[in-house]
Amino acid sequence: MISTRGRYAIRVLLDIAEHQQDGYVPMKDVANRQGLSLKYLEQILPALTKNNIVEGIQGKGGGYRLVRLPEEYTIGEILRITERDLAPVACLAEGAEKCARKDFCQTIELWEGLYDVINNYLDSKTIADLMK
Amino acid sequence: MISTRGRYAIRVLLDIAEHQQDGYVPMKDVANRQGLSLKYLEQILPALTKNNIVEGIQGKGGGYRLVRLPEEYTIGEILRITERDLAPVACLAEGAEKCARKDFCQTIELWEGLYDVINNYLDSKTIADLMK
DNA sequence: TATTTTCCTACTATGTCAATAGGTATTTCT
DNA sequence: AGAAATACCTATTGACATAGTAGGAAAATA
Repeated sequence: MISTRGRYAIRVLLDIAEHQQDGYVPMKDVANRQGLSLKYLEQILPALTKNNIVEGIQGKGGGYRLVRLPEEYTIGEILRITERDLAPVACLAEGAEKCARKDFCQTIELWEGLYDVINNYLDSKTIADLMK
Repeated sequence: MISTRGRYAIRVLLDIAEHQQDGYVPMKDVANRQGLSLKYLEQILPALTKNNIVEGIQGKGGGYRLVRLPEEYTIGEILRITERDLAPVACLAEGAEKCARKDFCQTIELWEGLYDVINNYLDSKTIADLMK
């Protein structure tokens, strides 16, 4: 299940996209508009700057802005950065130790297929798609 | 993320399907073959009997057997019974209180679409599909 | 009557989530 | 120069779910 961390990140990006024509968007404003905890958002955003999703400027008049066009961010990309893992089962998670049953497991293909379906969907949607 | 509860349920059904030609299949055997905790499986199976997925017979010589053909059980059905929820976000979960943002939420359609994609995939696969 | 099975319920260790909290570094504005 | 506003960093916490363990009761057969 997708946590608030990833969902809030998407809402933040959407909010920035819709307000950055006036310059850098301070997270305080986003938190107010979206009804979210500023302190919590401040914990999420560093992941987005480190991965070149947004640019953050400190100091008075600072804030955040997108570094690409909204249609160039897929939801999958955002969630892969902000969520711990998108894999639907533990054995497909990043950094999972190799499952001993893998070679003869009858269900692994099922889960790989599910994973594909999820990734394909999330990579087919962009921030721009959410803006209308 | 799908928990062991749902994943084990599928493996149990698969195991029963492959062994029930000899009569009722005791969970002890399934646990041994699958390398799972009998006590834990005993906690999962009542949900499957109550929902008419398997028939359970107590006493010596007892065990479980499927009440339908393997191709008549979709993975989605099993997981909907054994997992707490398949919804990818909290606001779509069964019994979730109505979200205050729902009427103007820009992301709800995204999550509903993801939910659809997941359900469609899981309902397209059956226990029989896993048996080869 | 002994044995094997399902069934029922309580308990527990561990980990993650969703924040809250307090502070530091940086930049701009007055 | 100083005040204010902002991003950035890290620690802590309460609540909850997961993944079992445990002990036994009920039912059916041999």
